[in-house]
Amino acid sequence: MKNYSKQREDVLNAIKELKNHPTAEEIYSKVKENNSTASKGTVYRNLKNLVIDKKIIKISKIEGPDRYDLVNYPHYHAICASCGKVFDFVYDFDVANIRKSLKKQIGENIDINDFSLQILCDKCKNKLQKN
Amino acid sequence: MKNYSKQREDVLNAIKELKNHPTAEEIYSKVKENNSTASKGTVYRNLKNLVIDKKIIKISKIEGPDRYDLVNYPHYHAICASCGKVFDFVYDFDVANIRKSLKKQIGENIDINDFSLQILCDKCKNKLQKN
DNA sequence: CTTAAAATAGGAATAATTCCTATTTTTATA
DNA sequence: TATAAAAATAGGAATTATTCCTATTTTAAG
Repeated sequence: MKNYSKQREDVLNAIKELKNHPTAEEIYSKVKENNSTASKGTVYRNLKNLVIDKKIIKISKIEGPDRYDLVNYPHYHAICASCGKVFDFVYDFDVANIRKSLKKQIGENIDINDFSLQILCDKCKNKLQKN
Repeated sequence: MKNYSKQREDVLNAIKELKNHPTAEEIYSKVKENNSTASKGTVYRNLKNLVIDKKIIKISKIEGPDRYDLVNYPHYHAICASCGKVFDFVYDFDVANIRKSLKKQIGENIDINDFSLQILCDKCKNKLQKN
């Protein structure tokens, strides 16, 4: 996992071009549009490798397939639990201290890849309040 | 969404019984095992409703289908992106300030429901590095 | 009651993801 | 460099996960 293959670069570049949390399918389409030779299996394999490598994160929405986004600190995600809308935001979390606290509590030297705030956006909050 | 249907209760109970972040398929199996009438469509619909209702969270892993787990306040979750293991932890996030910052950035008075840290646990970190 | 709205069963249809094999590319090292 | 082993890929089939459809039932509202 030291040097990236041409295809892995193609996958990463496609995500950069697409900007808004694309699905694997959308990434595959963009990759083909860019005349990459990458097959579907290759796209999925490299998405997985890029997550492991902390270049991207995988975002689960309440509906539909999972999505991907670049890791771009300090840049976190607030995801609406209802509609799945993803809001990017920046905040100066004390990551080192949180990591230390986690180690104390769960006894592992875990890597923090992302903060995902689970939220309710205004639109959904209003809609749900009617129930 | 005030009162739960029998089937929605069945889905929630299945997750309680299964304990370890089951997939929708595993939940469906357990539900049938418990002689619920719930169909597959009903299970998926209610999983979605339970997430909206903050009774459960949806967990995305690097591989395999999404999983579900109970929400257990008042602590937060650190979720391994690879194996899906959920670590409970407590931390004194300045929720009011984060909320204020979010409002400034995205212009919405969002409710923060949960913090989910996306992590790689020690075990997975070691295993995945071999690839 | 009566009607409208919401939820469900059953399973087909669709979409997402993984897997397989032959081939190519990269890496290590002699 | 040559060469053997390891890793990555193409192409697409196979599998799995998820959504969707229609008729029916249940719940909520007036």
